[in-house]
Amino acid sequence: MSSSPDLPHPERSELSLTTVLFALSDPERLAIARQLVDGPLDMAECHLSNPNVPKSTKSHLMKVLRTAGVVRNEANGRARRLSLRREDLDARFPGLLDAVLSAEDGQPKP
Amino acid sequence: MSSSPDLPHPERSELSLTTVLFALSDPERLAIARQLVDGPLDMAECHLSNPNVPKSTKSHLMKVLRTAGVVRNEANGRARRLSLRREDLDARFPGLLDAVLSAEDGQPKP
DNA sequence: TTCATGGTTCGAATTATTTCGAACCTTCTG
DNA sequence: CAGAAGGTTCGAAATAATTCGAACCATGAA
Repeated sequence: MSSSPDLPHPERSELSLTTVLFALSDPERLAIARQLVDGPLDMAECHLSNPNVPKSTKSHLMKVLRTAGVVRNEANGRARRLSLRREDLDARFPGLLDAVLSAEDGQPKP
Repeated sequence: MSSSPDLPHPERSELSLTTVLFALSDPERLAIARQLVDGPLDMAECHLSNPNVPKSTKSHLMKVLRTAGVVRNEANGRARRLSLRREDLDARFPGLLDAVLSAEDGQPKP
């Protein structure tokens, strides 16, 4: 039986624009979202720009994305399957995700 | 002669996506940006949801928007003329501003 | 069944952001 | 010129976000 922690996700109707923008306003989190555009990834396949950051920090970054509704995080064996909530985001904020993911970053935040 | 403080603005090429997203991730700042969508406004015409916030706080909100490159702030007599940097933002991050400004907010951040 | 893997969560410490009053600076008006 | 209007800036205080280690928890393999 599969019963790794079942993490809370906001429903589509609960998504908040400013919260989503905030989640994507961090370079590391934005980079994570971008790694998911081509399909779900297990957390271990999702790489941070700095490979030395501890797993608790990585987990926290994921939490911000998840609680904002940008990403879904479901148990997958002993791993975690991450996926972009594209349908929900597109429905709620049309064009936003495409604009963000296709934009060139420019100078990242210091 | 006109010489109110000439505030620094980032150039188009210096705009950073994450910085712009951060600037717009606050409900008050987002609301300001939205008031500018139909054209420039003097700062005094730009209203905050809470009318009791001191002018130094309002000034700070404007600074975040300005230094992110979302808004231009130029002297206009003894007032300040605020305008959306739509051309620059559209050039740099196509579709982003439209998506953000036309989106429905949903639950604002607590 | 025991152990390693791949995670989450908690709490404390650090760091970043926000808020506000006070001081200041121009410009406009009388 | 004096004063008010409309703002910016500077600190300091309060609040929020990030970072990280330690403890923990399931799952899959041996």
